[in-house]
Amino acid sequence: MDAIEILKQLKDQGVRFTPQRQAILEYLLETKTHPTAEEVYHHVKAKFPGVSLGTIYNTLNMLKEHGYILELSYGDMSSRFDGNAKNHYHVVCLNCGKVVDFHRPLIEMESEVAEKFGFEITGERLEFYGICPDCRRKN
Amino acid sequence: MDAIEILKQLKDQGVRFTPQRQAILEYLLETKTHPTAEEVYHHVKAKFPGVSLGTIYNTLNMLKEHGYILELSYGDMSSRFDGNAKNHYHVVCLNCGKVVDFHRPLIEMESEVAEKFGFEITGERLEFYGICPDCRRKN
DNA sequence: GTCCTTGCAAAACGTTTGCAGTTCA
DNA sequence: TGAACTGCAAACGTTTTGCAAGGAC
Repeated sequence: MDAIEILKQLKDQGVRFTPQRQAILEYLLETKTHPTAEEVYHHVKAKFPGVSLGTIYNTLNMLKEHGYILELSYGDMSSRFDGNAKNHYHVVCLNCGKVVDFHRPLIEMESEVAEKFGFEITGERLEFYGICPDCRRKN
Repeated sequence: MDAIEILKQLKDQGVRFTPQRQAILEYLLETKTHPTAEEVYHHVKAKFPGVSLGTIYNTLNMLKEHGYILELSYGDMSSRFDGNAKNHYHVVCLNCGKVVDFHRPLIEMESEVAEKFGFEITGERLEFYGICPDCRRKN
């Protein structure tokens, strides 16, 4: 699903289509990194020099609330955003902060959780924390 | 494992035993909620009226770095701390922020990840996000 | 024309830091 | 005794908010 298609879906829910939002979403979908709001800001600024950080946050929160992206927070550092919200998990290095994707058949636990707790599940997050090979070598 | 035992283990690593730390850790181990730093602060303050929020953070970070507690960050709201770092997962309400425990046999993916990526895995986090029954009722 | 969104700036918030005094070992 | 810790207050960086102007529909 591409950015324009997603924004069309959102239009039915009263969310307006703007070129800034298109640029933000396109970047999130195409990049394989897990950018911070600041990184998204700098990237979008190349196309829209007048864009503000407030708009980035506004859009990121809107997309998160509608389940199109995932926010990954780690307490001490700034949040990272993942445009590939489904079907993959993360391995996070506690030393250097690197986030590696981990592809694997989806665990079928979502429906179990939904049934057991009565939650309406919209997203999931599975992460393993540890020390990456590079950092292990250095210590 | 209780608070005193954990603090004894930490003493071997040069971490000093203080009554404030004991109170913080005891609260984290006994409570079934996932308190924020602020909540820990208010609880410990009942016993030690002079305690400061800085000490709470100091201790929480120390315990996290030694792997005794887990920090759960959610971007917009403050972090929550979990004294039961192993063998359970979370279901999080995106509307009210409630965190419910989800007990289930551990997924045997850790060794797979360790092997595939060369990571030394020290922790994990599995969460499902959605809207809890209470919030669904209200909307 | 209406209402949502933008850009800007200021404010708010959670968390960290620096320091002087205190406590643990 | 000396290093680690506490309490306090100020600083920090990320994120949110308020508001006037602009743009989508």
